[in-house]
Amino acid sequence: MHVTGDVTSGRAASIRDVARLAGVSHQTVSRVLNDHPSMRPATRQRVLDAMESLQYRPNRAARVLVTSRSRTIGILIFNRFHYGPASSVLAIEEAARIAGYSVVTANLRGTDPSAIVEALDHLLDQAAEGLVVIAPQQRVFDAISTLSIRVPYVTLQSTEHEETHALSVDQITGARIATRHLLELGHRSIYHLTGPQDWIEAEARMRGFLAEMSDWDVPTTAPILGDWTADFGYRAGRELLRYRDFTAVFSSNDQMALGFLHAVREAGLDCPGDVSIVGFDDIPEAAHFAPPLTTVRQDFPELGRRCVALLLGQLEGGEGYSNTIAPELVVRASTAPLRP
Amino acid sequence: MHVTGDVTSGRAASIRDVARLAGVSHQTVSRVLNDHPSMRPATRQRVLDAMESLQYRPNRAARVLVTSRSRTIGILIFNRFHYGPASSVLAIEEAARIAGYSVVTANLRGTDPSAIVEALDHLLDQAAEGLVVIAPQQRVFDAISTLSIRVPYVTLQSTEHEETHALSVDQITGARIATRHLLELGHRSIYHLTGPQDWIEAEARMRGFLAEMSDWDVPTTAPILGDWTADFGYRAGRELLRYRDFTAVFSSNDQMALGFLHAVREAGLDCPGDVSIVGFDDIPEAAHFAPPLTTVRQDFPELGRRCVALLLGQLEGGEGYSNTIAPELVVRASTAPLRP
DNA sequence: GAAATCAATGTGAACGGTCACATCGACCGC
DNA sequence: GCGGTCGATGTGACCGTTCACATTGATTTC
Repeated sequence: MHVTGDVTSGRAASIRDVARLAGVSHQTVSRVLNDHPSMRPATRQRVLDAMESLQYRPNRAARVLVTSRSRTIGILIFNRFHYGPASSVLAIEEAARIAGYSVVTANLRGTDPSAIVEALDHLLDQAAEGLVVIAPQQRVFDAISTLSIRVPYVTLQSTEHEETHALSVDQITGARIATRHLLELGHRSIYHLTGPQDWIEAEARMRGFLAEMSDWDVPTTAPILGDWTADFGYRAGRELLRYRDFTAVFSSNDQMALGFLHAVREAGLDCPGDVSIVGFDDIPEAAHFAPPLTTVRQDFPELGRRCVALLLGQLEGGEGYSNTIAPELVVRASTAPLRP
Repeated sequence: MHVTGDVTSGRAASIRDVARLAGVSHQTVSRVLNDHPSMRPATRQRVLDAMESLQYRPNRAARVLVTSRSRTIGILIFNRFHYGPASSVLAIEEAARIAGYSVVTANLRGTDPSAIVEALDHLLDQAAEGLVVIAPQQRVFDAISTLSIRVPYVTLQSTEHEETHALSVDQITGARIATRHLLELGHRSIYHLTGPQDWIEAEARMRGFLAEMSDWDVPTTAPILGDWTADFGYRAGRELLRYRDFTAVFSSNDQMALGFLHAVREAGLDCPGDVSIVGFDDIPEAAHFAPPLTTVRQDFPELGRRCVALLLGQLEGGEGYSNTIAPELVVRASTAPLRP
């Protein structure tokens, strides 16, 4: 085996090693690291050269220990497979890095209190200074407030209670837009596939649906409780299509809409001829469904960025704007006027 | 505004605060933290009580500083939107946490050297003890080996050179299975949609395709260079279907297959009647495409778990098995025997 | 019954940074 | 020409752990 580099071994070079080599005090090296204004350029250069030749890397642990600032933000996330959360996480990491923060994520195994405590513990162990919570169940927030967390946190879903922490795409408006689209096409018998029961977003989309229907004085049937998966959409479709007592469906995400489309084809029916379908999210694949899906687009990356801005606002005393982001209807081929 | 909890403020409780309250030395507290064997149960309990009442949390930075072990593994990832990488990351985090390690991820902005250095810097700043590289471009590995990284790393894609680090689903076999399936159905004019040029997986799948075709003495046309997106699959389909000089397509991922299916429908053709299609990955939605997609399943979670096992093997001197995982063909409705 | 062993605990020095303060010329104004 | 200010640098303490070693009694061993 062959090892490259110097084998001076032991620990890595420290600030004092650099100081010795550069012929200055350790404090001077520290000043270089922190861009202290009053430094003679020649000295700084000597220090930089010494760092270079020792392959010096500042020790984060030491710095964190003395400053008690970790410059780390924690993400508590429930299901990173969903398109929305995944996009947001990416944007958050990007924005955090630009602001000089690191990100550590903790996946929730479930939504029971012990899982929440475990995930939170993990983040707190990392000395996260702030939290972004992308765990869209109400009970997660209940658990968090119970634990009387010491760090500021921001959530990506607007909850009922803690308005200051919240930041989100306006789910209710999105659902209303989608529903209105179907109503304007003449549909009056509309089913709604929701997400899992206690998901905040699922709840908000359902409320938007019901509100819009009510505004148009159209009677509604009970929403179908789903689980976000294409499999569920398919099964629900098979079930519902046995009766054909509806002409349109508003699915609260694109995956379930995909499954539903599958069931429609299998029943020998046509979308949008026999049934119109609207989804939610506008995942990249939605444009290529059969037929291409009419859906509601959400700007997740922007959400992630604002999220960090808001959190850093709380952390560093700056301002933070917390308004919501407007969703947008993308009309494709899965919706058509009601056949007379 | 109302704040709960004690406002003793200042810094959080340290090991010495606990020691004082429990009437022992700080070292004894440390022993409790590290499960030292010889301790009187009564003493341990007194310490634990003191911790409880002070809401003591060990300071990770201090521990890392003195032990110079961060118990953190870094993930270098290129595109976390793809289904495969996302699943693997999740499994890695889970496995790492079980082994008592934390995970920090760095997203590659691009594949140019500066982006790689930046991401690597980020991980090294966090004192990652080991790296998992899920950046499937050859040039990323070239850059990494150039940088003479001091930490062990494992990759999820089998590269040509560094066999010890590699761990992967056997892409070549997977591609051969998919191709063989089409050949056995009687197809002889088969197009192949590949992933982006320098992606290791794309390359391996292409090699598998070519090898199988060659084994059957079937002439091949040049593979179509794609970019993994459904949009590309759609555009490629529109283009290719103008000539109809083929009866089957092997797409190197499911998204492109989805787009291709879209183009098939739009051309008024039928899948699998007029053209058979096989995908790769078996994303959860593939079962609901129109028609449900025949594809190659990869066990990503298992991959992630083994990945951590392998890395920890290098880190802690244990063993680590690095064999590959066999992929599996999932036959659905997008493939049919060649029409006579 | 004295030496040796061992379980249980304590003492002080690291680890690698930053902070508060001290020092020491050079320059400035009157 | 002398006190004051300021730029550039040095000194020593400290952050919260663990580590190496020391110190107790109590128990065992012959």
